[in-house]
Amino acid sequence: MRKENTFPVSFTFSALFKACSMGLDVNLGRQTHAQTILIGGFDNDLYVKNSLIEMYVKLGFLECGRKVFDELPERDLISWTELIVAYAKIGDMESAGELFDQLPLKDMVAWTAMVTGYAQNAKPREALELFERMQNEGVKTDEVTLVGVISACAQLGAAKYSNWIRGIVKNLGCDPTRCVVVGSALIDMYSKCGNVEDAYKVFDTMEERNVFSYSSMISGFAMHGCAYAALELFHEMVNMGIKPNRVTFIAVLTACSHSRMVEQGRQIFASMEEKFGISPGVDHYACMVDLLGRAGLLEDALKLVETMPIEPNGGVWGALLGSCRTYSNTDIAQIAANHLFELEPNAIGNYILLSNIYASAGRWNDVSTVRKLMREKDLRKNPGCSWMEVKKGVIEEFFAGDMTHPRSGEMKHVLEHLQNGLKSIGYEPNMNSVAYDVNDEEKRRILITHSEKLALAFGLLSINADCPIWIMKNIRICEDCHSFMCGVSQITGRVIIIRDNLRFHHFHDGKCSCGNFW
DNA sequence: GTAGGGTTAG
Repeated sequence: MRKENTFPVSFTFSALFKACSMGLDVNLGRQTHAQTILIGGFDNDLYVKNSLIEMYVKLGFLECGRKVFDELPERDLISWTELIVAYAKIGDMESAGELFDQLPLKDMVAWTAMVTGYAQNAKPREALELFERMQNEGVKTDEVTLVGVISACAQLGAAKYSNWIRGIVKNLGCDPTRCVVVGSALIDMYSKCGNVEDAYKVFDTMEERNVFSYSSMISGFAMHGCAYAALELFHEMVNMGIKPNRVTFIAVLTACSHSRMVEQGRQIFASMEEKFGISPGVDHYACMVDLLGRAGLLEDALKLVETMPIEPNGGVWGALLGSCRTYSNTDIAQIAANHLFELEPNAIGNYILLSNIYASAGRWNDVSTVRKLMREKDLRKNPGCSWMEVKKGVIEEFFAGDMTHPRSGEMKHVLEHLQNGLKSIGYEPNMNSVAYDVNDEEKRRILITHSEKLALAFGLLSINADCPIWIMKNIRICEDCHSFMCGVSQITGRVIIIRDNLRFHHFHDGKCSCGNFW
């Protein structure tokens, strides 16, 4: 294919393109591209074209790279894969998938690029599906593939998948104690699957640990409410000479936040700049606002937002609004909501939060104003949803208020029975957890059909008595469900583990691992 | 001589 030009000419242009991509100079790159057209004879020169595609992709001009690629009569696997990755990186998995499907001969790297792409774009089911297809087609896998698969399992929080992964890692002959990337991914997976003990086992046996492994483990402890362990690990890492990064600080501050450790959090926040030379970013401020707000120091939190040196974003105001919900503070909620509606006009969650805050204060007029605003913007609430992993690959889903499940008759019976039993130990439905202005009977009906209660009923019907009941859900667990779960763990002797959108609750003997603070 | 990797608040 290089008939018309001698190798050195191709080599020169290729080197020029490389220099442009390293120097981030797209103008020079374009000029050089034009020159190759002027000189001519490079139409079928894969060597030149591949480096040209690479340059455009690296400089963020994906469509230009794609055009060069499309015009090539013969394309090679490397550019093909490079484009798949580029589409995945900008979140366009549809284009990535189209390219992948057209690829005539797919190798391990191309498959891995797709699996990883799905995992990185919050499509864990697609990632796992593709990985299974990859295996069925007899494609080899290595530890890079596994890292994507492990990350997908972490997102699903599916413990049965995590057992399956353990087998695959072993079969591959990969030793997580020696591979720091696989080890770190496993730590995250076990933590997110509710098994912080196994996460620590991986961490503990690793021969080499870096900032990723430490940050993952600290964040794992934070998720499970083990704030002291998280802080201890943080100090250990510093003593070992491993420099914490921005992510590490988010993990430590989250740990403090979820355990009401205000002073420790303040000290660590101050040390970021003083000791580690990292200036706190907007996310770190969001953590601090969360820390203060969760502890009920709403005025302090507001003051911090108003005096912070960088522009607060939706996350910062959102953390404040969330705390206003916990402490029913409508005044500060209003301030936070006004900013949020400006910054994130279409984020449904903010409207729901504000509406719920008004509802718990009994301000039904304000509730309907917010609801009207939502209707005008045609924002639809995404329903509360819980799911349960019955066996590997089989997931049962439950939606709030939805009684169309084939076993919902039995489930209803179980829930009524539990409710009666709970009365005798002092449980009363918490009407404040219902954000609608309806009568008490209707409130009771709404409460008893919250998705996690439906899942619990299904679990009690179908899971062996000696096994814990695992439930995952998409939104924060409400006060009523929380005390309901505490009570059920007491009267049935069952262990119930719920992963909400943020963290884990382990219910056992009438108590929750979060100490009723979440 | 070129393609695929882990941690992030609400």
